[in-house]
Amino acid sequence: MNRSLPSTARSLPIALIRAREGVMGPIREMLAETGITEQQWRVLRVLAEFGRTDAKTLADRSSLLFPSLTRIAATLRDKGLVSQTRDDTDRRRQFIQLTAKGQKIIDDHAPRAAQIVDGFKQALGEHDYETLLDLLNRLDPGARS
Amino acid sequence: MNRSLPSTARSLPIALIRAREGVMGPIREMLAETGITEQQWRVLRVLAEFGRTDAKTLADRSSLLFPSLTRIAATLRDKGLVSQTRDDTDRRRQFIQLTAKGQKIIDDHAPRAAQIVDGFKQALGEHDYETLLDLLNRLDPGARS
DNA sequence: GGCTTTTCCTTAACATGTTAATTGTTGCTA
DNA sequence: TAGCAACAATTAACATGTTAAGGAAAAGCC
Repeated sequence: MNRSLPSTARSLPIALIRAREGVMGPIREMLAETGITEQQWRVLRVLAEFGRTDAKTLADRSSLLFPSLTRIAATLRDKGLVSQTRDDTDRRRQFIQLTAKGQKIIDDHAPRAAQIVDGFKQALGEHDYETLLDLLNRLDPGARS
Repeated sequence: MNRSLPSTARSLPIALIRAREGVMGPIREMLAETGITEQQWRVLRVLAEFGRTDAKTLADRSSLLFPSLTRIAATLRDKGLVSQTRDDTDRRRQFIQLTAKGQKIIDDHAPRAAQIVDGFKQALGEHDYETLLDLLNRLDPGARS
């Protein structure tokens, strides 16, 4: 036994993991039939929201580490869901954008994804839901608001 | 652009990921010098809290999938931090417990881990911190309280 | 007992997380 | 302008997440 750490039931890191699992479960279930993963979906979503984006910014907005994005972009390209183009001004940089096929994946599944998230909003109640998002943002080092 | 999904900035799954990253960053940093990972630490912590535990319960309490636990247990055994014993009554089952060396890892680092988590509690304030934990628990499908 | 079903655990296969090393390109600067 | 620091991206290596399949032991049933 050890008294200097909180019980795992009240451990913030573990609570975050379990909450994430609770939320992602249904979404993963929905995505299973499309053959794309949760992270690939996240990349497609960001591209749908912001349009053509350079890789560095895309990784940041998708909350993915760069090496992960490299692999995911390659996978999505092989599936024909995104296209990659070099920046002619700065040939180190790369732009990534949705293809029509990628856009279709978004169009076909965005409603159900929104519905699932909405279910959580209603389960918590509008007020608590917003409170939760605010509290989570205060733990995000990247969100220095 | 797509209007049927919330902006990623207000997306619950992404907010959970970023918050987790914010909290785990400092903890990972602390663990780096010990050569054990965040998940291995979680297993050691659960063993320190509950003592000798069978593998299934351990996976559950550590919020790890069983295949992950199998690998992690093997790694920890190779490092000499835990020991594994078969249940003679039911030879399918396996018990796992801390070794003295494993206990020492906990003793040496628990104070600083507690200190890091305490930093977050103070950053949010006691009240908001407890509110956050409660809200997170309500998203956890395993916590049907 | 012989049979199936269930349970606990392991293994496999692929995708991602994480850190570090490497490559190619641009910019700076002495 | 040659040399070097800084940057974007890739690759590598190892650990974990995730799903599915496999193996061994126990439990249930006829």
